[in-house]
Amino acid sequence: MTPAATAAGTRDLPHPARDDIRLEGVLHALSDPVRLRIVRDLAADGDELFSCSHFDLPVTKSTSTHHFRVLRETGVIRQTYRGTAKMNGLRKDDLDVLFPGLLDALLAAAARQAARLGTD
Amino acid sequence: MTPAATAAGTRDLPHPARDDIRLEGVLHALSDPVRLRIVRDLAADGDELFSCSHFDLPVTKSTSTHHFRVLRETGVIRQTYRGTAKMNGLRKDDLDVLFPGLLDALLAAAARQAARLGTD
DNA sequence: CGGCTCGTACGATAGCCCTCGTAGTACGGC
DNA sequence: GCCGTACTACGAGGGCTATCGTACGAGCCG
Repeated sequence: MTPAATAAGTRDLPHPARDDIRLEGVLHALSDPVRLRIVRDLAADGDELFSCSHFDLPVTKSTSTHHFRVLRETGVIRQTYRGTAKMNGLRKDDLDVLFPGLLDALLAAAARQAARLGTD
Repeated sequence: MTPAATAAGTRDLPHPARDDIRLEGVLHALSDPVRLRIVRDLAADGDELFSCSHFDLPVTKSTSTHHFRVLRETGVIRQTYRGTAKMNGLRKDDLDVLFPGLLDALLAAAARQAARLGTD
């Protein structure tokens, strides 16, 4: 018996409830370039889900895990297991209810800056 | 002669040029509750300028200075001396050019959360 | 079963950041 | 000239965080 992973196949990950999402936390999560990049990539493909390894990040796997966890714990993304892969999706529905228009404005701002700096 | 403060009366403060303002920096600046509160208060009164001591912040004056400096160095506010007081104003014009709609969305999100949590 | 890939956990390191206290500078008024 | 007010500079403490390496657990595939 494994110590922690209770049942088999479906390990659940802790997500904050929608009402527990805080603006400060979201802004802090998005103030890191790596995490902002992840969110932009997620938003670019609509409601698609992507595994962690799908992203080409300039950090090691350990650090990736850390960033994905920060995004999940602040309520920006939702993570679910699918086999050995972990699928990531934006919590756009919840964020739009809490802060209407904010996510779109942030993504637009990020896109604009990327275009301006040629760092796309 | 004082070592640093060149001329008399008008000490200039270093502000980033508009094109040097970074979205990550702005988000980081606004991810602190004290600084978010400052920005909200500044935005509430339109184009008014306020001295640092005008704000009733839950921190000491040293920490206030620190927060105002962070806001200035990230390009969120503009600071100018007026006598012994330092007047603070939002750089709404520059931010609106760089990131149209972002500031309003952020302020709306902050107001919405404050109303929801009763922390106004 | 044996290995392979995906992701995690843990520890360590280094850097940043929020907070404060104290000491000091700049300006205005008496 | 002198004092009070407004803000700053400096240094220190404590905590968080970004990064990595290594070692490990979970599921798939041959």
